[in-house]
Amino acid sequence: MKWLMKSEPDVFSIDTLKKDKTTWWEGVRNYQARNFMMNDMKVGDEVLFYHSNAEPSGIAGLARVSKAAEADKLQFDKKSEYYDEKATKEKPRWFCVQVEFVEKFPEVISLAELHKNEKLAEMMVLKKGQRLSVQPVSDKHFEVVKKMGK
DNA sequence: GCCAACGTTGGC
DNA sequence: GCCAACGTTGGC
Repeated sequence: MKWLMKSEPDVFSIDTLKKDKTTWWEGVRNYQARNFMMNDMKVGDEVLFYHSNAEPSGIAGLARVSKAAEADKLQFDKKSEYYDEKATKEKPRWFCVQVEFVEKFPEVISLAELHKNEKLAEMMVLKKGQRLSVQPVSDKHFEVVKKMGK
């Protein structure tokens, strides 16, 4: 499958991923997003890297799933804002995949640009009120976005 | 900074 | 199990 993953570039941007090569997608505390990572994301799946709360917000590049889901370490870290007192090592509550850098687009494809493309009218991230930070993307939408990023 | 959308919590 | 209150996301 193909995916879109949101990150605030002030916190973690495509440039950070490029520099670090890979990252564990820690800190997701939404069950739907967790379930996608835990159940559906496979090594090799391609990912649109989305910048949220940004100037401009939009799709910044491509990544790929490099390791299947494991327990999110931050849920055990009392000093982390993502600490979860109800999680135990035996029964972790939160899982995340590892993603690797693939490509940074020459320019971020802004939300405005995406909205202009009729082929993307049904794309999840463009729907009003859609806040899910990990979401599936159809093959068709993925290819359209990839072409726009060239 | 505003606020709509929507997820989570907790009292009942 | 319902649902009001509250918190968060994220575009603008």
